[in-house]
Amino acid sequence: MTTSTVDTPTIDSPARARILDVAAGLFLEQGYEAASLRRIAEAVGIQAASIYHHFASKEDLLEAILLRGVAVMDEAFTAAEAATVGAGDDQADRRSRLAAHVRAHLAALYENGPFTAAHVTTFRTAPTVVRQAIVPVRDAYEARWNDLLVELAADDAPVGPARLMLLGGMNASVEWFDPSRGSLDDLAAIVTRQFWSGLAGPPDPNP
Amino acid sequence: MTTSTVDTPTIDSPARARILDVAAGLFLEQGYEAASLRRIAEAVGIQAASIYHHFASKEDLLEAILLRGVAVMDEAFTAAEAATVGAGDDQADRRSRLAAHVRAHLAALYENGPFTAAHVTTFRTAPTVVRQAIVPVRDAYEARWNDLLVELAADDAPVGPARLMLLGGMNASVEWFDPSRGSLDDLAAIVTRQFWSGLAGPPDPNP
DNA sequence: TTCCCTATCTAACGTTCGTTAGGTAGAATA
DNA sequence: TATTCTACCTAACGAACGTTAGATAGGGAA
Repeated sequence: MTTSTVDTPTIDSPARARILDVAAGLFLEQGYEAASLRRIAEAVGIQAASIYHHFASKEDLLEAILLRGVAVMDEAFTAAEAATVGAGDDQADRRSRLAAHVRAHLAALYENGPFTAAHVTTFRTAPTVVRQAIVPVRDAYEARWNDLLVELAADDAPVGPARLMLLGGMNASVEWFDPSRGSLDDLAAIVTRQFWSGLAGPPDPNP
Repeated sequence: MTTSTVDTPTIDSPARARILDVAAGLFLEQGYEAASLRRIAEAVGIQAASIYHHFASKEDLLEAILLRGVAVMDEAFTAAEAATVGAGDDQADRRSRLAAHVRAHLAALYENGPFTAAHVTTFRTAPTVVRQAIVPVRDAYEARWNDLLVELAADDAPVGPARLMLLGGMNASVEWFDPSRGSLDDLAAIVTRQFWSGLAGPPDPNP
């Protein structure tokens, strides 16, 4: 098992935390370039220049949000591991472990602020210097998923593509899933069924 | 069967076609806001103001690219339908039909210019007026997939979520798949296997 | 030849951007 | 009480943005 390498961040001042939260929401909604510091500041209720008391630059603000986003994912993964210790190795147990981690990743996307959702929508086009600072932390998270899927897969075929499809499919749900209208548990069940059994597979097992 | 509602666009002048191509590539690479008209013009080899001879505004340029992107997808879907007419209804035939359409969608993403890839990465944060103009055309494409999946699915469970996961997972591959280094056929085979049989499913059938 | 149309150019407009300098009110510290 | 620190403010800078106005060079039509 690969354990987390993401440090718990130092606690934020209330003002800094509020800027982070509002900025992550606007980055998610409009994108990094379109969400200007003046618009972020207006949504917080301060002046744009005041942001510089808490962050060195707009890129620094983005980096803090991306790091927080992957930290939220990583903590969710750890929680899912803790919830499935002692699970056996038969098909039903493997399926349950996948379900727990799918549910955890979706919870990171939709339940602990807009940080993870902002991360997955903003990372690809983030400024190079920011992206490079985030890559190692992202890779560590993906490695944990890889190790999990190696344990769960039926054969010993390479699990990398399956991981990319699974995480990509879940992350793409930010384009259409509205957590205020749909149930996260329902979404998690659908994703689990789709990735475990496929379109041709048997119907869901009984809960 | 739902047939295409996307008209073949009027042919472009060479200059206009070149602007479209370069702009789509930069929108894909950097995002709509970050790719300025001056940078697009420089890559084309003209002045920024000259773009206005071919497009009314930057938003108009984006709309043309998004429309072209969905037109490319739609034509690929039509081609996949034509290639699978007369397919039977047993499991192997259904799987083949899915494989053909998966391969077609991935080809749209990677083989006919950057329009489809720019579409799927830019649509969500596009200006509202542009997004609204594109939505009906997008919906028509998604409806064709929906009808296909209804025919292919084993049971009569709702296929909407499966469609969103499948298209979302394929589209998310633009984050990691490099068509100059990986084989499109290999990618299509992996996607098909993952979505048809799932992680727990049987190994690939022989070609 | 004259006219016009297409495709480009140069120059500039007003706006917004990220950012910096320097000031101020109030709380914490000495 | 005097000083320092925190968290904001106002004002402004230079750069970049999308966009417009108007000129020019060249090719086809009259």
